[in-house]
Amino acid sequence: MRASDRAYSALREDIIEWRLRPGTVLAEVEQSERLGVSRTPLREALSRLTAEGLTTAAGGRGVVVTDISLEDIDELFELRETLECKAAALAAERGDPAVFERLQKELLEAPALLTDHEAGLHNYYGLAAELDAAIDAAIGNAYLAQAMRGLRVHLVRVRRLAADDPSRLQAAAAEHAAIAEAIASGNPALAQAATTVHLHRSLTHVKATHPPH
Amino acid sequence: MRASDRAYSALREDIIEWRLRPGTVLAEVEQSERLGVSRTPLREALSRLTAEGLTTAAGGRGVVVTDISLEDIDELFELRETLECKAAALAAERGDPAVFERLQKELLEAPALLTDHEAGLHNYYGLAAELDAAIDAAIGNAYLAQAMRGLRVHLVRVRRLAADDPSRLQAAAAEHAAIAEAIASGNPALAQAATTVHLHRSLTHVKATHPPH
DNA sequence: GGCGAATTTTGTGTATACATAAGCTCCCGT
DNA sequence: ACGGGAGCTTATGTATACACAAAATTCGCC
Repeated sequence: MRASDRAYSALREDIIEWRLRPGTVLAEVEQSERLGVSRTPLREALSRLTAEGLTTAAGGRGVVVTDISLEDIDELFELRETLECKAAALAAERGDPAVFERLQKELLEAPALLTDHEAGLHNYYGLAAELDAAIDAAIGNAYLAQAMRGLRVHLVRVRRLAADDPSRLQAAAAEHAAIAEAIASGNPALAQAATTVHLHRSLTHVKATHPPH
Repeated sequence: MRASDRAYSALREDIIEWRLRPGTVLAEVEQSERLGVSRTPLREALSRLTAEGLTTAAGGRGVVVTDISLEDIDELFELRETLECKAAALAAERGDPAVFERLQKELLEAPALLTDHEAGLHNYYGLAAELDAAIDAAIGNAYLAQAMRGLRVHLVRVRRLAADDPSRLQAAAAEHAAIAEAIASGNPALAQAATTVHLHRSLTHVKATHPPH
């Protein structure tokens, strides 16, 4: 693997996992020494992060980790609703029903696995990612898919803020199953509505578990 | 201005103006010599272009200028409709009516200026850009605005393909005026509808003037 | 003692030299 | 004659050295 890729992945992980807090300045020499790569690949890594919006160039004095405030979360979900609703509707029109029927069944079984087991949680996240990937593939629109990929980076960052409380996860699994069902049935309006419901519940949950900060 | 900025701007211009055709491989040494900068800033420029989607990394063998086919245009407008409709609706909810009333008036006067004069065309493009900027500012959503900026790069590239035929420009000015009016009147649904109409007409025009390629 | 300017320091911007990997070509073997 | 492998070539990946600009600190002057 290239050195620039390693630096990029490491920094991205550090930012998403909140080990590098918003406002932290990433000096080139400092980070290149920490990650054991030279400045050149590190600069490329920082460029990519800045393009993604995880960092912002702080005129002349390094780049800083981008902040995510509560207003940002509102804006983020506003765009997310716009894109994911459209994506769900398109997937319902163009997707293969069999794929989403299978996902629906698996998602309906997920809550049972979630009750106590730690492994079930990872399993559920995997299923949610599978659903996302299936929608991406079904929409057949590279530009829309790219826009959604760009969004998900920030969303993962927000998710790490919210508590992984089991009752919410069970409800989320049911909502995901509803989305999969709507897509499988080829009903764009329903798929869009189910997505809207899911996103609003998610946003409410995040804001409820993290009010002050 | 930094050398990397100059290289970026030059390459971006060359790609948008179709002087660098899709499929052209941009070798680092070749381009760095052509633009009179070293490889290091040129690499950063290529990174930015690739992040924007104007070029794609061709595994190991330089980067190539991204192709835009007719299917791509359909996908592009699908995303564009999604984003711009939402933006127009939000602008109608949150924007300052006075700003859009002024833009509406100026846009209604544009067709008269467009008839023969060359300067009028540039004037109209300026007004359209002003409307875009006003919407961007009115929505108050940095993520949505960023997504739209990312799209506009590709759209400009498509626009250069289509002929600047006067009758279409006059119609487009009227459609823009309708959008401005809807936003000024604070009617989100109407703003969204006006945007949908405008985009569909634009797409139809582009596909009509450029069927075979 | 405080304020301002100059200097030092630190960090980014750029260039170049070196390493490495991927392609291509040519030659050898089958 | 065709296929495969080895060597060469070329272009990218990486490291480092140098230049320049900005910021902080310190020294001098008021």
